[in-house]
Amino acid sequence: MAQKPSVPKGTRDFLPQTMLRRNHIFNTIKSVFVKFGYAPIETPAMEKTETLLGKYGEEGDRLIFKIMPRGRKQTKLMESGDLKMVEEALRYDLTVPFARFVVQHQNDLNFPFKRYQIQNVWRADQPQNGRYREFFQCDADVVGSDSLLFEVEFVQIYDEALSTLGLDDFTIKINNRKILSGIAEITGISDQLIDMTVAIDKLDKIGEEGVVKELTERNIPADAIEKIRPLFHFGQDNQENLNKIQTMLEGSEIGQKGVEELRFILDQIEVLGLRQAKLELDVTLARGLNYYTGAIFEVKANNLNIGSICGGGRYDDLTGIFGLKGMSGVGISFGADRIYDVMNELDLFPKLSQDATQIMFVNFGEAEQNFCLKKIKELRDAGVNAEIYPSNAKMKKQMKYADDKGIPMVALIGSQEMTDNVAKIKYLETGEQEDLSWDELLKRLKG
RNA sequence: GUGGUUGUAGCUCAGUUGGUUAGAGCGCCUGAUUGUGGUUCAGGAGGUCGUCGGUUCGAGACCGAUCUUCCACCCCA
Repeated sequence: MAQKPSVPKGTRDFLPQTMLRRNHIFNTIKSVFVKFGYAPIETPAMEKTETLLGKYGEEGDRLIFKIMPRGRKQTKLMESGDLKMVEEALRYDLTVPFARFVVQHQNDLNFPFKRYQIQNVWRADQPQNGRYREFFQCDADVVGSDSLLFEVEFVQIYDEALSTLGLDDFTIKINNRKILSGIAEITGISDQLIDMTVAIDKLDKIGEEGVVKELTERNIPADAIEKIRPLFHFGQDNQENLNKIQTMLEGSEIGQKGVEELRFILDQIEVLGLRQAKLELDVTLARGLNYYTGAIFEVKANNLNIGSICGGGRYDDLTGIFGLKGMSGVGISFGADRIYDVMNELDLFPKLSQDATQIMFVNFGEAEQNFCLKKIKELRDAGVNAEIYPSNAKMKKQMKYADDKGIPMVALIGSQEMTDNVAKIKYLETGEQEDLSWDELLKRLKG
């Protein structure tokens, strides 16, 4: 017990039962991505440090897993403590590696380029519930188009993927970075945009007075805070809120642009409709990543104490950092691990056994075994998942193995059945048994 | 990175102010049932109490360190 091995903190092993469910999530999200025209790519687990550093803000840099160099470089690093000696790091998300990918392969890509990517990422964070140091992201991004149709498309993708998974109470929050810039502009604190957004983003958590306090602590002038204050009293009606913010942002060109963009997205979605998602304009939604420039998305499962399950937004300058200007991009990310936790909590997983064994043959001894192996080969050639119990153990033990593994059908082929050339089939769920011809059995398994 | 919290059988947890051989339920194994699982009954196995060190005649319990879990901050999927 004490000597038991374990995995590093914030990482996990996944047992078959869990993998079945995880793959269900991945497959569902993937099929929605494909439906909307996204193509798969993968990038390496590690990137050059210079590719990642400086893209996620100061806090982000701290959370990037750096890879210890080898040999002489390692010695030098230990002696000098100079982090510049670290040449490689594990990817922190899929967006920045994608930006690098686009710049690197720009001549091979057909723009607008729509890609999806489902891979794990690592963060040197303090683990908590729903927060891991290794987790999967399912990203879809499009680069090379500033069309707002993609923002609309991503709202639809969120809705379709999460609805298909069985979630029925979740909110897609949407805002626009330009609105935040506009607010900062008309309140005269453009140079404190980040301080302002970080503070007002916490409205849900710490309430109006908490935000005011934090704004004050961040040296936002009192008159500016008073101008911001009406934002804290927005209601439920998206159109009404949009009108309010439009009035408030009169005189700010960038702010009006943000309103215009949001209005387009909201109007389109209004026409197209959503399955289960609620779309909510939240002018206090900020998100930490400093590369967003337009729309910002965040998805929350309602009534659950777990962080956001999806994020996303538009970034005009991301590839610019790697030397390719004028490439607007917009993308979203599904947090598969948190979606798993949410579905687990709400008991939303369907019975998942279609990937598993469909039929198990009981082993009655050598002669029967040899006969069954031939039959199993035929079934497998026809695409049926089949297996045989590996030894002539007691029936009870063999049946229990099938039962525990959730195998729906058991074939009992003894000398009598071999003589009669029939398959005696037991259905474990009902306990019923019947004799089938081998052709009938195959039909049943394929149907 | 800061502050707090948790760790006893495969799992969920009891374990009184430190005192002999550390318990329960579920699960697991065996048998009743040598061609029938999920029900029932009977029996059985399994723990150096996260790890290392300290205090004590004596530590699962107290102290320290460390790892882990969860929580708040920070940040985020």
